[in-house]
Amino acid sequence: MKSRLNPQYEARARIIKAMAHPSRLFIIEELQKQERCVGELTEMIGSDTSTVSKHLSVLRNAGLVSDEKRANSIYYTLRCPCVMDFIGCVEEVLSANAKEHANILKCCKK
Amino acid sequence: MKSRLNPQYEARARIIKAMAHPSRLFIIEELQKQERCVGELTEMIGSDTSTVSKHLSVLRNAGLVSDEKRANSIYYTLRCPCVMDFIGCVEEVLSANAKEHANILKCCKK
DNA sequence: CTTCTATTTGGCTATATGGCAAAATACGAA
DNA sequence: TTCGTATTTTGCCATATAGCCAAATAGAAG
Repeated sequence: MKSRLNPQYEARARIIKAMAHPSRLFIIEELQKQERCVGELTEMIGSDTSTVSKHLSVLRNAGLVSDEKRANSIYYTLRCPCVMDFIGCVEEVLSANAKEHANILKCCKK
Repeated sequence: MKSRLNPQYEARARIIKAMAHPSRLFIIEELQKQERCVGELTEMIGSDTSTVSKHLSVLRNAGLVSDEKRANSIYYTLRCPCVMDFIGCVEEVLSANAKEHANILKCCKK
């Protein structure tokens, strides 16, 4: 990490890094629809509760979600719904990749 | 990584992960303005050539940039400029965090 | 062919991350 | 207080990543 870049890039990278995991992307997408507690998310994702709890703390530390305790569960909410805008672009990259891959295959078949 | 999530989430996470590094964010931003070769980017970032080269290969493998050899340099281009849209939202998260942090400080001073 | 330049690759170390299981904590209810 | 449920924290291990240096490669230029 030795570079003379503006520290702003590190701040941005921290946020993006917090999103860079399949389960956390799922959580973000789910919380955009409605708030959820750890147990519900764990159930949907299908991995250990402690693992999901860690993912949530990563998202919380990045400021991407906020939590509120009600009854005996903690409900998580997406703080900046704009993060969902990412997905459209990511899908665009993925389909561009898929198209290119198809072209390479077609080319090699000849 | 043991979960029963749709593999689509992994594909998306791979793309986002490729962006989750300060130097790579800088490269993306710079390439959005104009194409650049490894030497130029290395100069701007201020780290080892091999390190920058590796960052570029991460971006290339993710399909975020493409490269073209001309003269005796390899020029990199941003493939999907929409990735720059991320930054606006990331900044929004950062300023929300800063605001919250300021509130906490104010609250504790009392 | 040889040299020079630009870039990539391999080897190495240090550090960070994900996942699971067990222990710890928080707190409402009995 | 004690019990039970929901969540977080901690310890451990395996794997992945960043960084630097040195060596390898690809071409252009001589």
